[in-house]
Amino acid sequence: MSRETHLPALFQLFREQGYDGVSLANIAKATGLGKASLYHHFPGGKDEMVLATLGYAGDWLEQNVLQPLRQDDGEVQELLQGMCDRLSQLYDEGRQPCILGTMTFGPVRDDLHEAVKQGLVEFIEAIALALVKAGVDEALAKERGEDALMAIQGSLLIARAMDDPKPFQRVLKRLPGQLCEGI
Amino acid sequence: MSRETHLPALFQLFREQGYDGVSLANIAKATGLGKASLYHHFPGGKDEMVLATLGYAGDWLEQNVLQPLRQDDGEVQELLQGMCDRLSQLYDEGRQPCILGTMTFGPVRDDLHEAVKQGLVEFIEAIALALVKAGVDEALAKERGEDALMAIQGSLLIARAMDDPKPFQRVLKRLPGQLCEGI
DNA sequence: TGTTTTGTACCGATCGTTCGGTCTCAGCCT
DNA sequence: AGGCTGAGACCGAACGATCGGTACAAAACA
Repeated sequence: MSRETHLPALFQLFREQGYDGVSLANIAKATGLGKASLYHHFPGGKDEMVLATLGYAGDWLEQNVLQPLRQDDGEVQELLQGMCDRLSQLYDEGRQPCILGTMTFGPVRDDLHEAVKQGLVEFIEAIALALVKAGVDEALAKERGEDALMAIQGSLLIARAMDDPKPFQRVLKRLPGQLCEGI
Repeated sequence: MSRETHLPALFQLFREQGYDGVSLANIAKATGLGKASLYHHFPGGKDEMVLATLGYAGDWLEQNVLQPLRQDDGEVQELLQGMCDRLSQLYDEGRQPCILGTMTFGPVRDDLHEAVKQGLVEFIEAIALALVKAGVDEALAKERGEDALMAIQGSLLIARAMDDPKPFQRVLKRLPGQLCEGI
């Protein structure tokens, strides 16, 4: 069992409960490993676990959401629709939180904060790039990328607080059209 | 010194660091009280402290944001602009988080969760009411109220993650017009 | 065999909480 | 006036539990 084996379990824990909310005892139970085994796979301790988890999530996002978005051979609106479909899958139609959002409210640790920030920036830039390719002005494209992430994170937060995934679904449905407004 | 005296300090702590992130030692230092004294003012312990803090924040919101929004004698757009001005003050132009957002990512405790949910619902309904009074269809008004809170919370989250309050300021600037679209 | 992986027992620190008690001060009796 | 009393605000010290982390040897695998 390599360390990658257990990253999905860590991902589920951290996205739901955040850095402070997850204890090593929780992780041990979720993975079925003892503490010593956890420290064998993650010598850096909890910090390394959460950083590896962010890396795992970032890889999934990059491969399943951002890479397809960078394709050259497609109508922008269709690319964005594909992105929304993948996001709906990632967040289980609004029933699961985003680990980047969860970690934003965690303790102030520079490396963690930087990892979250970078994940968001890459996401925003991938959207902006798609819009620029479709002829949108560069500054406006970046604004719309930010708008998209604000809408996603905001809707996930509301969905979680209200125990109702519909706000997220509504936001996701109108997102492609909203981003392409004015072509 | 009554317990209300210390609520602003608790508010600042909890909005920034959340339930798990704030320890009684932190609170003791911030208030200048000993731990035992905290239990004199809040016999229910940490739970009562955070609940009282949410009540304090809710009262501020009700008095300074929602009540003015319910005024009858004003153009809707102006009422919404006033709301945004107050919100800008509450969140220090995007440099301070919303305690409702922060608490959304805290541990799953039913009473806390319910208090956060209720705060959001009241906020949404106050906005929706203002729109209904201006002639907007009831269902659409509720959707736009939800949209407003998603935009606010999403922009605050992004602002915090990126160490940049501008996304929040941008969202707040366009919010009144956005809510009144199509009169 | 040697290496990787694991369970157990343990560490110091900190968690939220409680105990026992001090200090101050207004109200009341004499 | 002087002394007593009770309530409220406050605090130091300690509680048991849990935190993240470690030492080490048995077990599993090569």
